[in-house]
Amino acid sequence: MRRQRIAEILHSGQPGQSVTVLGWVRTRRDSKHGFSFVEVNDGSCLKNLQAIIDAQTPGYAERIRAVTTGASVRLEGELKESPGKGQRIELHVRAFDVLGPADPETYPLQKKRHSFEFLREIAHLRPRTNTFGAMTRVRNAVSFAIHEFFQERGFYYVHTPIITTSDCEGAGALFQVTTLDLEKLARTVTELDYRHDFFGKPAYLTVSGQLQAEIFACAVGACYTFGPTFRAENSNTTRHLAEFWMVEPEMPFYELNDNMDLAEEFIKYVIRRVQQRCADDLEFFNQRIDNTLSDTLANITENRFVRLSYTEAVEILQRSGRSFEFPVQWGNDLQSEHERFLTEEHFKAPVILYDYPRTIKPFYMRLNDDGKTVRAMDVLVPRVGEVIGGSQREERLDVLQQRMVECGLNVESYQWYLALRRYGTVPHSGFGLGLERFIQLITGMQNIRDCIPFPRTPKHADF
RNA sequence: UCCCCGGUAGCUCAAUCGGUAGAGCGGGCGGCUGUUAACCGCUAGGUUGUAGGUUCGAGUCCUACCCGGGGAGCCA
Repeated sequence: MRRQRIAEILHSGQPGQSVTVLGWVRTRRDSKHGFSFVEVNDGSCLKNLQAIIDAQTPGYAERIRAVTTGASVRLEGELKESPGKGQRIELHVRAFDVLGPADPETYPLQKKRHSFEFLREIAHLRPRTNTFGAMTRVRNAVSFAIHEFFQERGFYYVHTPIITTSDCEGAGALFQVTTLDLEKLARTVTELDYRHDFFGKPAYLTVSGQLQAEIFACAVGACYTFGPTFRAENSNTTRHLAEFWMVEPEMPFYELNDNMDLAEEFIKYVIRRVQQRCADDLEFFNQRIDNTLSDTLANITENRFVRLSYTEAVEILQRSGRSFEFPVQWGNDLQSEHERFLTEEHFKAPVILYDYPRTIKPFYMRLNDDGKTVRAMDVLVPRVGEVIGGSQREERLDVLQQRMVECGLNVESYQWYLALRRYGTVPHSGFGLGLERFIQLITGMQNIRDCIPFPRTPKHADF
């Protein structure tokens, strides 16, 4: 008999149908002389399938005691309408096996709620919980929708390198990659000779695929990257990971407004897709994690994002009458409290800020005619903060070179990047979306470490 | 990295003024029931994060360290 997944059974299974189910036991309730209720989950959906194992079922006496929370089982039987509340149909078992028992004395997961802190310590078992099952499905749906969005629009999925030798854009601290025997060298030399390292010079894990994506955008058209990114910052917050996934579209012939349009459309598209495909999971997050979630998401998909310049934002903040811990002053980067005020109190909506002071943004952003601001844009959302950062890129060779010098970069090592402006330069734009922050937004989860299967943060790289 | 809070049973937590360790859940055993956070009874389970110190006496006070969480900075 073919195995059927529980999502399919609960959705379209009919009384009288024979099915085989393979999965993990969530709970068992016994009737001593009658039968046992066993709830099984196979990860295909949030809901469990309720199975009834009668005491007359072959092997019941010997094996039912091994049907405990966490055990893996094979259940064969017939679907019947359920007389009880809480489920449309249930499985009446004809035959069952315990594939792998789970000692209830030591199995860490209980039927009750666990703290997320505890679950992080058992990252190998937390996917078996409701929350992380839902997380896994939502993350999958988000990833798939991201590809759909760009593929439908003719963007190419480009694979940019994970290992890089360019200490690019000063976007955070880098993880170094080496095959040198550091322990041995520490005992024998005082200076490293990178000619003996694998790449013949220092190499690092990428902090962004943007510069390489620009190469392809200026060749084959709009493209996007979607891969892991690494930052060696010693950040200990609910919004930072040392290893995270980033989506970076890059579009030729796009100016900043086109870029903002795309970013807004993109966020709305992905959320709608997840709403369609993971309705149960989102409902779970709304009920158990953050009961403002449904409203937040509806607010995002149904309204236009507020757009205002950095300068206008500064004026609003200064006129707000609020006393912030950090004073608002033109030329300084906005603090978390300022962003939160704008998104959570003043507008109560996502906000796209653009035209930031040149001094607080990287070299590659296009300089405005005022000479003071650059064509940057950040998409800020309630609670999570910056979920997208992007810009129109500086396509003028001379201006770009000057900006690089200004930012203290070694112009020589960026010759390939400058060459894109030297030969057939075009206006172009792009942005980066932090996948886990986006998932935080969509699920309402408080901590980004619970939005990725195996979080990497300072002092944490287990599993 | 800085600031704040915390670390007591497998999990979540309580323990008054410094006076000799408790509950719920989970586990085991028994009972009961078309149950569904099941219910009822019994029961086992602890070097109170680590190392020092103060004290007749420390879970409680002091010092250092380790670990966890939240906030800030950096950023996506």
